Amino acid sequence: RVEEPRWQKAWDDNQSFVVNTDDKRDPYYVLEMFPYPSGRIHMGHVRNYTLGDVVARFKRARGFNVLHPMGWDAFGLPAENAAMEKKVHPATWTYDNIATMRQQLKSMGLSLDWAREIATCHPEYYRHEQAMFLDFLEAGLVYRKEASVNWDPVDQTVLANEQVIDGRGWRSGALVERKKLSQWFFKITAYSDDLLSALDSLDRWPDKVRLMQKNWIGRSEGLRLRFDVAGDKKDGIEVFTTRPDTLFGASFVAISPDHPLAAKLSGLRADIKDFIDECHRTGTSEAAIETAEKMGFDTGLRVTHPFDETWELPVYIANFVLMGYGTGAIFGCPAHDQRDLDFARKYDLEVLPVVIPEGSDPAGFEVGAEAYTGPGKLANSEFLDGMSVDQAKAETAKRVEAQGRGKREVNYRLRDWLVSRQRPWGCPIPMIRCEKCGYVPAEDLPVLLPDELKFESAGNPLVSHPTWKHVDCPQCGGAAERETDTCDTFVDSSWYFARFADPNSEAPVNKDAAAYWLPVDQYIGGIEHAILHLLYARFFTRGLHKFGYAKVDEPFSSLFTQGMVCHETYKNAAGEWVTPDEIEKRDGKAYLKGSDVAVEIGSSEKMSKSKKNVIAPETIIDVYGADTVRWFMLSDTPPERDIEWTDEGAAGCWRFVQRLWRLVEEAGELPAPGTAPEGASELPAPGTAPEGASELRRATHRAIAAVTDDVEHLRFNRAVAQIYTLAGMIDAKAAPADRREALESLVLLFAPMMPHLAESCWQALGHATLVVDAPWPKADPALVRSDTLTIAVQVNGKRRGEITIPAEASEDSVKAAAMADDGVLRSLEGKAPKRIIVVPKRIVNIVV
RNA sequence: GCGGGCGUGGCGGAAUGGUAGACGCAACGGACUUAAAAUCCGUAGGGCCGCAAGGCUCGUGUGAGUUCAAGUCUCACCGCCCGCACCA
Repeated sequence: RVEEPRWQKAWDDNQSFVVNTDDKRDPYYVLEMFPYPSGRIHMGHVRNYTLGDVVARFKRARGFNVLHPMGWDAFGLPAENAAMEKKVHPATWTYDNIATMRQQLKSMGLSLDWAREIATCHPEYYRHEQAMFLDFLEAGLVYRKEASVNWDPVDQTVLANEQVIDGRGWRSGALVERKKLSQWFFKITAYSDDLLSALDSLDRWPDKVRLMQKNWIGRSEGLRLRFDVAGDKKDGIEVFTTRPDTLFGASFVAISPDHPLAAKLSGLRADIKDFIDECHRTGTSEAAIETAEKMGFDTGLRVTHPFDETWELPVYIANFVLMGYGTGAIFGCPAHDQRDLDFARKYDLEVLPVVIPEGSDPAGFEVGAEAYTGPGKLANSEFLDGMSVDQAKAETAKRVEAQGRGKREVNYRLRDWLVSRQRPWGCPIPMIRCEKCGYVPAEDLPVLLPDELKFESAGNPLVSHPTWKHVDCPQCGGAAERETDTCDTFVDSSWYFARFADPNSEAPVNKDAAAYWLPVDQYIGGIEHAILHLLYARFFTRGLHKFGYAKVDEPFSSLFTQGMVCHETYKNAAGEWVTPDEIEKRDGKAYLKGSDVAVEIGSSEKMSKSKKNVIAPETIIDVYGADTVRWFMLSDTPPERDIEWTDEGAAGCWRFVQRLWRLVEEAGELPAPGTAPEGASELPAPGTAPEGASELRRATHRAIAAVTDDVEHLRFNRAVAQIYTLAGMIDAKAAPADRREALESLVLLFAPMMPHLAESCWQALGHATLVVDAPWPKADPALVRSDTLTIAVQVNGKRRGEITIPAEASEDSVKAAAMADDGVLRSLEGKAPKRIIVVPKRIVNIVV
């Protein structure tokens, strides 16, 4: 039987995973995204940390000095909720959770250097974050600006987007309002171009993540231009457009409800104020704004067309125009933009096509329900007529610039990073507000969170705390107040990978240790972080570089994004979710345990409390052991795809663990460890003639080659299949020396995946050392090659036969063999081939 | 709404443009057993022909296209999933 705690202790005693910078081996840094200490680990963690652990153990076996640390992303909203419910300090709840989860992670047998453990809520971590905030401030990368928040008028608190449910506060049920607050921002847009262009260098990131980041940064070239207010040439509305070519198709101008002009108008007219209030009833999230029904309000204001003073366009306030992008105002060309077209149809505005697709008649071309966004020739556009879209863009821009009415501009969708959070359980922003001096950096770092946080009254406890915020101004010494906003938790996770290089450093980041370890060689985590966390970490690393802490700009040289862990869902007759524990299955149907009450089996979905389809890892580890759970996470499903947890699959993995153990236990009489296998002159014997080598030896070396390649590329499901195949080939009839080689190789190959079982097997095979210290096996190329090949022969692309040929057969001999095959002759029916295509070592296709 | 992804047997999946279904799960048949479990051996995409060996044919969400050859490339469509800046 596999004794997991025993081996975990052996690794501990051996200090197997403790690493230092003074090591002759090459460094390799494996990191999985650190967990939020929510209470217990979930299957998503198990998958993430299993994947990372395989990489770490594999690289270690291949001779690298592997850094594999663990920590806790410990600030955040759930601790505040727990504090409110359970009347405890968020810190108490958080540290309790960390203790539980640390034990759970240890039970998985992860090859972690626990000496480097960090928690972002610990003052020893966040004091450095505060110091870096001041670094960013000094570098001019921090500033204050007004921004909208979701405001709960009953609870008197700011709500996170996820706390807004159907436009109402989750706790109070009150209709949420949008409210403006002055808040702290990081100037990430200073790096827009750099963050975008450096994506090209991240060639070991998934293409989809790079594409998502590219679209998120959203570089677009366009024109900023001013529309004059009719009858008032001094006043104008600036719009940004990427389609200046369509200017003659304009039929309205629309401004955001948050536009300064909208604010001015709302002060003058009650109906406009009502409309803007209406717009503000949707949440602040982009999804909420964009999916809301398009609404517009004609302000009565008119602007004149830049190229025709007699042409007046109405000015609308429209709920789909975002203040955060461009100038917060657009001109609408309904014929060539779908959203403008929907708007024009709703408010009965003109739709004039100005770009005519090639081959269409300008007079007869009409836009119906769909806007035309393709290429074509300009029409109905005076001096632009007949031009291509690109020519017309350039010409319009030239004339607008000549008029002094605007200029060409590159715009980014990326907005500056709002880091202020009106919450007590976060890293305090180290600023002090003085009536006389304005905002002044705190000098007494760390700015500690108070030991007491009371959640009884509405609003932020840091604001209502009796003493915490009252301090003297560091500059003038007068009475002043601390900033009560804390940092977005994304700030905490934007530099933790650098802290791991030396978690006890007096500086935020030990630059020597960072130079040795950074960048992270392999970063692994959920696809849900593909944009924000990774982008913020990339930005922060540029800061670390600028302030002299790091020598790199990019934090993660290779990125892997894993899929989610899913499970079937169950619902009772009343349509309520039912947990997997409450049901049993008979003949593929589900019933409430011990009854005939049928339960509906629903689709497989991401494990979540709300759908009650969560399987607790600790119970599975109790029943089957950590190795079984790890094996399940690696088997079958490619790691980047969603995996479905099934009881049958888990039981199957457990049986395989047993089978491997039996295979070793019942191996019978084997030569002593280190004896050369038969057919090999010595151990190893690379490249020597494999004459007489057994099928088992060949299979062993093929498996070593394949698993090595698969693990190197994180194709764990394929590596698992290779291990099954090799295990299936080991039988008692093989020569004892070959069997020893096969068994030892097998154990070494699955050791990164099932480390406890591997140690037990290694010991049973007569080794006194730990498998964790054994080097990775080497495949003998001579044994991986095969001398003969069986390839298919097609006639007109259909498989009609197969031939067995020497691996190095000449093209002519392959052709001859193909033409002699019975099945081929039958289907040729005597016809002469027109062409014979021979793809060496692959296939022959005879075309008749 | 915008952005990204996925779709192959009963199920998870494999397949540098080159024998579709490796490997596993479930299933079925056999061995072992008083019996069951466990274990071991074997079978298996659908249809048709054949006693059999084997052969024919259809088949990777749908429809078109490129190619000697398409699960793989191109276009259009359908379905499902994820992200959207205050969840982490």
